[in-house]
Amino acid sequence: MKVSREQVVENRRRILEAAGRLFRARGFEAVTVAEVMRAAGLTHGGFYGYFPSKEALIAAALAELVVVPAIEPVAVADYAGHYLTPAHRDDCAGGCPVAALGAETIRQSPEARAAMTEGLRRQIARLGAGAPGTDPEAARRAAIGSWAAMVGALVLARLSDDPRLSDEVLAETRAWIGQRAGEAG
Amino acid sequence: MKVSREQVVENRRRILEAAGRLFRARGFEAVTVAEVMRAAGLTHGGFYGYFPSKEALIAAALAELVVVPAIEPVAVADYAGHYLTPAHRDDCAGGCPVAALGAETIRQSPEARAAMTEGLRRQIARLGAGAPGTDPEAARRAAIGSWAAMVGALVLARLSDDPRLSDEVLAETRAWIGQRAGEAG
DNA sequence: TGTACATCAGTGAACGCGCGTTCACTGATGTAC
DNA sequence: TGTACATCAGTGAACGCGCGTTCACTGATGTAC
Repeated sequence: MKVSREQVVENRRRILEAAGRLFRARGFEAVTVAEVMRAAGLTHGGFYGYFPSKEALIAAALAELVVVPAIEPVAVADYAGHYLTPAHRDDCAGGCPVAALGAETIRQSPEARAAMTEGLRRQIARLGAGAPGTDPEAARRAAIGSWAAMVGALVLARLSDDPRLSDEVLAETRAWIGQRAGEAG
Repeated sequence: MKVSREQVVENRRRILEAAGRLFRARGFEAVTVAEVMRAAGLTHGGFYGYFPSKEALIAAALAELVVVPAIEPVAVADYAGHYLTPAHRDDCAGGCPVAALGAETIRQSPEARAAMTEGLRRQIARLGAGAPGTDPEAARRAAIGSWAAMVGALVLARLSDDPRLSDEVLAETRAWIGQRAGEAG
């Protein structure tokens, strides 16, 4: 049955939110269109009224995940203090889309890669602006290097089947980034 | 038809090699068993004489990829100088299995995760031993932090659809790691 | 404001396809004499 | 060393299954009067 225009807007939002969580938790390929629609409270047939294909859903979900976060400047050490935590490591579904889906996105559509690239630009700008007073070139270098270290450390920490090693990777990378930030500031 | 015992050993090697390259290039799920067998010069039916399932092939291929590399100590800056290059970025199929498959392996079998964890341990030990004379604790921290930065930077560089940004991520992360290594040494 | 009806979002059965896996068969290998 | 035969690695057709996608239908929405 037809539903109200507001309901359509709300349904689209719920589909994208469900897709964003499911993709981060299980990857693009393992999640089915029917599963996303079920998680959004709908049946699979209605999907193609919202998106022309699963590929388009992936691109839209990534764009949503990458664009939503705030753009206010953050100090690298502060950001790493939140990013490199066991809580974030254990929350794939609600966590950083780059750590969860970055490697897979390389093989997705141009639109999906474009969304990720836009997110990368914003993140570098954001972290670079978090070190005011520093040489801009050095700030940008620190933003890139520490962002790479954060993404890599989260992947390595999630990978490890040894909780001690996993915690160590988080803590030591946090400390390593902190040392560098301390020198620069 | 039956083949010689030496041919069986050789075939197993070729299956694992083909799987290693295909998985790194396209991910675990997108690669089919038939494709791996074709790349190894065989037909798909013979696969189950070598491995009980695709899942087992994934674990065996990862173990092979992770165990093969040498264990000689390397200086972090030297290693990063080879790792963070456009050539490595452009060669997914022959490149680092952690950057290509790390995020996906989190959702694979315990055996696959164990292989990756073993690889992580070796890599930390290897890079930590590459800074002799340093405080061992600081050397280990630098090994973990810079390995995380390398893996993260390769993922980010591959992700970017803008070649200039991609090159910048590689060069700046290399420089950032190099600075830190310079201080320590 | 009420009423009649055209619109169209959502449903669920059905489609074609490709996947992982199985299996009866083939014929070269390698062993027993 | 030669020969007869049992073994078993490899083949390719076939299987069941679940996926992305389509479509005829339903009934609430929202518009025209």
